[in-house]
Amino acid sequence: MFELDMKSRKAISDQIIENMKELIVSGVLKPDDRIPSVRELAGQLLVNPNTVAKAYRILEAQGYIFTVKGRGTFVADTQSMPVDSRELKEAETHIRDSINKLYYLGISKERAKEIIDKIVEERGDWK
Amino acid sequence: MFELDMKSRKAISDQIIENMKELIVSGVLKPDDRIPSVRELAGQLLVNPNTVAKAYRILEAQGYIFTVKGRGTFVADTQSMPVDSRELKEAETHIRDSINKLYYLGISKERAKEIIDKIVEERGDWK
DNA sequence: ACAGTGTACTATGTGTAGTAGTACACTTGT
DNA sequence: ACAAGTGTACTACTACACATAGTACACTGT
Repeated sequence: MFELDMKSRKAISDQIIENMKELIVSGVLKPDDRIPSVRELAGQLLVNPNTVAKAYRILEAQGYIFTVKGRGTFVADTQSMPVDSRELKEAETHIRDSINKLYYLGISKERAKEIIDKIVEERGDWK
Repeated sequence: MFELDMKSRKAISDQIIENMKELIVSGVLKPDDRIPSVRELAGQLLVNPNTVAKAYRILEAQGYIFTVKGRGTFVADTQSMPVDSRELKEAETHIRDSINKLYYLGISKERAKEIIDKIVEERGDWK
């Protein structure tokens, strides 16, 4: 399904969340598709089932998946999902911090815009 | 000099580092200006001297300040400082993560560009 | 000599992430 | 009815980073 970077400083649960969001939003996983069970994905990734369960819990709270007791976990319909203003605000704060880092490095505004635009365009499938 | 947000999830040492970079890069603190001693700043911010010392240690490693034993810590000349490619790469990764978050929220590329541009332009003094 | 400086070290407490193990209610297929 | 698989909810333990507390040392300027 995907792989983890155990050398990363990022939390394993966060990596699972990001990879799942990628698959869901990009359309690899369609609405109502079933995703691996907590125990199954934990087995694939060689991590503890509790860690996967934590990731699923957060993904469900954010509306990306939904669970049916005893049956499994499924992909939600992200198309009809309104943009969560709280998450958007958090994302904007992250971007502001990132841009500040470029500023602190002494990079010019024009150069910074080039760098950012390059990264945006890396997503050929976007929009 | 500046204030800390004790309710923030950001580490105190990281907040000190960011605030110092802001003052140095924006030109409030000029090269060879002396910055408060470890004990003095710790007293102002009501944190432990070790925490300030850690922040200063990192700032020196990144080239923003330099220390003279027994005399104090001073602002380095960031103008003549070459852009550290390792730090630049880290910043780019950070930006990529942030932009992905916008993508996961289902925001269009055009909308994302507007949001980013607005944040960049918040820095009226840049370049 | 003295006060102030950065630096280094140990010890302690706290919070978070992750692992390990167990238990329970539910659904499906037999 | 039964077994297997599902999500969920606990507790306990380890590991790590952060911050605090206290002490000590070498250096500088007066």
